[in-house]
Amino acid sequence: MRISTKGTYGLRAMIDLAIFSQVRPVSLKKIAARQEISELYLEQIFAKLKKNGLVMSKRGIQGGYYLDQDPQDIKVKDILEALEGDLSVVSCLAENSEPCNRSAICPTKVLWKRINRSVQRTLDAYTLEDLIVEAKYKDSDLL
Amino acid sequence: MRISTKGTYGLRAMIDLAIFSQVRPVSLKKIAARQEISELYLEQIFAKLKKNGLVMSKRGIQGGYYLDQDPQDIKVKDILEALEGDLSVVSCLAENSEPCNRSAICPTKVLWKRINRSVQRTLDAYTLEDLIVEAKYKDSDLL
DNA sequence: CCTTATTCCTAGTGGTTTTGTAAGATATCC
DNA sequence: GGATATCTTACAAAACCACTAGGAATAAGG
Repeated sequence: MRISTKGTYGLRAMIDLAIFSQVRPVSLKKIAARQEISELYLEQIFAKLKKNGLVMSKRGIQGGYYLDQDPQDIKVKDILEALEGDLSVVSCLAENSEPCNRSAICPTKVLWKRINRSVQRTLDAYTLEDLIVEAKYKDSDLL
Repeated sequence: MRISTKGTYGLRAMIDLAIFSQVRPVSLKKIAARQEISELYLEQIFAKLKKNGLVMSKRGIQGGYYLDQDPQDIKVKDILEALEGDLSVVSCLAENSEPCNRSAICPTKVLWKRINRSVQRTLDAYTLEDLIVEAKYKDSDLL
């Protein structure tokens, strides 16, 4: 029932990126240092983020990653789904799953659906902008 | 972000047990057949359920498992926590985890806490009795 | 007592996922 | 052309998942 480090690292990295990439692209080396995450691992995470259209990149010297959208237009849900895949708590309710043969009589389905809905609602309600506000509030260096 | 089959099987098995163990203990063989779950795997699941005081057992011939409490007194949350361990979506908010060193400045903690709360609320709201009602409603054999 | 049906207990196991490393190719700026 | 980036693919150790295996202990019925 855990979100993996791909999701948690990726979310923190996106907040970092949103804060620091306003002037120029930010290199993974910088994010890795600030967030204490393996740079090589971040490469894989950002490959997924890019494939899902959540970040843009510029190669070469002075290159790095940056956001193309306003943070308030990026939902936390989009980031986590890009990194974790489907977020259903049970696989039989995932997007691309053939329904199990007990679906019609399954007494637990209603419960799993309700948990899914409440998670989705929370995830939908939060945007990257909300987390930036939280970050600036918590990090005394930025006050 | 998935609940494993230990949790999903175990919950279904508990519903089965609640319905069928009112007269005499129910053997795992019976539950395994009705629920289409490996009997040997169910043994491990019921070992955990018993260790957490959710079921009682009787050995030997005519033995099996049974409930000691009313289904309305057994929360789904208790069953799932017995089988899955801590249900926090991130490990740093789990019961027995030393807090991570970034806790004080972590901008994502507030989000994870909110997801945890909404999951817990749903899990707290459902009792085994609720799922029995659902099972009887869905299974035409019992109507 | 003996057989049989059951729980109980400990290990093992093959497959998948997680959490990274490693090495090199490609692009960009100066 | 050199330095600094992203990009791509492959590999690997460790953990986790979903079981299976083998046997010990217990209880009921004959």
